[in-house]
Amino acid sequence: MSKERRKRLEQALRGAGVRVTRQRAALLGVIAAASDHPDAAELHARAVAAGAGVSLATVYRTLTTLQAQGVIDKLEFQGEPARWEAADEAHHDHMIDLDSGAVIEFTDDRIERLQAEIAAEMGYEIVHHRLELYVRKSRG
Amino acid sequence: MSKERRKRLEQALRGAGVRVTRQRAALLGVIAAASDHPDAAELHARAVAAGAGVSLATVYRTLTTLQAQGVIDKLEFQGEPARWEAADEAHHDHMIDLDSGAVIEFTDDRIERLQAEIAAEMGYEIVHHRLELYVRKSRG
DNA sequence: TGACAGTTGCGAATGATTCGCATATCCATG
DNA sequence: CATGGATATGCGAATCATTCGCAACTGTCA
Repeated sequence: MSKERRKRLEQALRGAGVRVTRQRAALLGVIAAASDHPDAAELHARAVAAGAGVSLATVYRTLTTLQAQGVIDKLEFQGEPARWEAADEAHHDHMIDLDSGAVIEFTDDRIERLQAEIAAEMGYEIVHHRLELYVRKSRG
Repeated sequence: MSKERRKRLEQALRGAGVRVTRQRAALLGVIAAASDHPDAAELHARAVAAGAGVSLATVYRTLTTLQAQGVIDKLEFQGEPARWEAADEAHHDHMIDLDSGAVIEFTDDRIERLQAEIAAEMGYEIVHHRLELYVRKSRG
């Protein structure tokens, strides 16, 4: 994330009445830098490791706030603590490798279309959805 | 569920080394009778209302056991307590009406096929998956 | 029928997340 | 660039769903 982009983002938050505090800036940085999908405790650890004094409670509150602003997404996989990721321009779904725990992102327009179609057939419109594939490497 | 079917099911459980206790039989009954998707507390309440003495802890343990036997399925929707349903012959996905909280079941072979296809393309095979559509009635 | 591994009930423990409240801090405004 | 006052923060206590420890039972199968 460029400094330019960061500035614009922070300005947008301010515009929405959300203060950009030291703690929030630190978390934005940690999340932007993450290429994986960390949970609250992990984000807290990284922020602290980066020298930011932040409490776990504030991490939780900030995550909720940033999610409400559409800046990050919350991932709730089967029974484990919630994980977070920077909100991407494009929506994507997740594939979870059961052996390694790795989370792989993917998109498929055909599936997106089908979902909308199915909902429409039953008189509904989709507000949001969740598609998770729990997978294992194919025997080669 | 016929008495015949019930007997076969209980026999199968015994065969797997799972005792069919008073409490478990009661829960099987409650789950079979449910047309909705109750959580553990609700199942406990119904079992108690039906005259079965069961503790909540046992309800939890039994649900886990029955799930391991493939008799019931666990549903974990966004942030609410887990819900349960009798394992159906056929797999199905869920649509959650955000206004009423109603859970609607549906299946679509095209989606199932696409999922398998996508996973295969990336060198994986699906162990299980989860597709939830959070919806709202279309403006009519 | 008897033995005993599998179950139950209870209450205490857990783990993730949230809350209350007193204190500290952003930042639009002057 | 100082300041007010709404917003945030930190701390520990509180919640909520779920799990556990352990002593007392009870299906099952021989």
